[in-house]
Amino acid sequence: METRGAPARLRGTPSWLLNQTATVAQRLVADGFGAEGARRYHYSLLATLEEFGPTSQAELGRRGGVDRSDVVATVNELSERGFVERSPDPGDRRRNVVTLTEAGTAHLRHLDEVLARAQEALLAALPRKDREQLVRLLNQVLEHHS
Amino acid sequence: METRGAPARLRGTPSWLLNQTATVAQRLVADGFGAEGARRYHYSLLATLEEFGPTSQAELGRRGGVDRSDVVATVNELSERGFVERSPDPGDRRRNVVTLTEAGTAHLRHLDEVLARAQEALLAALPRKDREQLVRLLNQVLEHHS
DNA sequence: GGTTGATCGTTGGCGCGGCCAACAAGTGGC
DNA sequence: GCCACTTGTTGGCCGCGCCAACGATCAACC
Repeated sequence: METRGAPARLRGTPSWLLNQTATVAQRLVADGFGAEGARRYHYSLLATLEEFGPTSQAELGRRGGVDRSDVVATVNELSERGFVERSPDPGDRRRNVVTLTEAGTAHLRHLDEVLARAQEALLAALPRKDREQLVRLLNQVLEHHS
Repeated sequence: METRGAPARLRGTPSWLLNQTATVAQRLVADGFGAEGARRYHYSLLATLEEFGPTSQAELGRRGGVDRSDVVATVNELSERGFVERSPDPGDRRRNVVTLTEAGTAHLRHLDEVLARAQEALLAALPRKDREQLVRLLNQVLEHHS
């Protein structure tokens, strides 16, 4: 990037700072995930599946903050690689139940490690106390907008 | 968005939190700017121009963190609306010198207000002290990656 | 029991943002 | 004069966050 001298007006603007740091974070994570042939949506769905068990696609989207239409594409990709199984819900024929396979669980474990390393790299400059502060503040802002 | 119950794994991950809050911020800013027919790149360039005076496109891109090719498009849009003037640099015939017009300055002032309101809305949940903390932490992370 | 309104999966599309490759024109150092 | 580099421009790619529309299905109500 080599931002030679960013305008002071931007450096002091919270939304700008958020976008910049989020971009850095995204690049770190995307690089790690990319090496495993994954994207952020993949992780989001897999993690949601492990935490809540078999879930319909709509519900899956609501919890990871992913649009219904994007869930379709992501489930396609994940099921093609055997990380996930899509089967019709016998109790509600509109729905598909998405289930995490063993391979998917293993893949998720792998992505967890990759993600952890990315966090480490991202926050390397901050002592533990400051990291917790940052997480706290972000959660607070986020909670207020929902 | 209505994120019913986001997975704990995500809610504790700094990069995820950053992306979510940045998304909220982006939406707030984009809504405000959109009402003025502007995008973030517009503000970035205008602000840079006011702070550093007439600048070549390449330099302009380096300071706002905008790609050369995107600078071209943005300068096109800004010059069509009379906010900016693009003229060849007599001292270096490869370069264009981009200059902020009076209309551009006025537009920038306007966008400044819009942006300020967006920051206010974004951080409404945080007391002043926490806002400063947040800005400090983000700057620290950002500085480490450059 | 049939009608109505909502939900679900799917397809297709849009715009922004961050990139990258290639090219012609021009510059500066050696 | 040659070479490496910079600059502006064009064109393209992908991820992400959206939105509209459609057929199928479900649930509630009368």
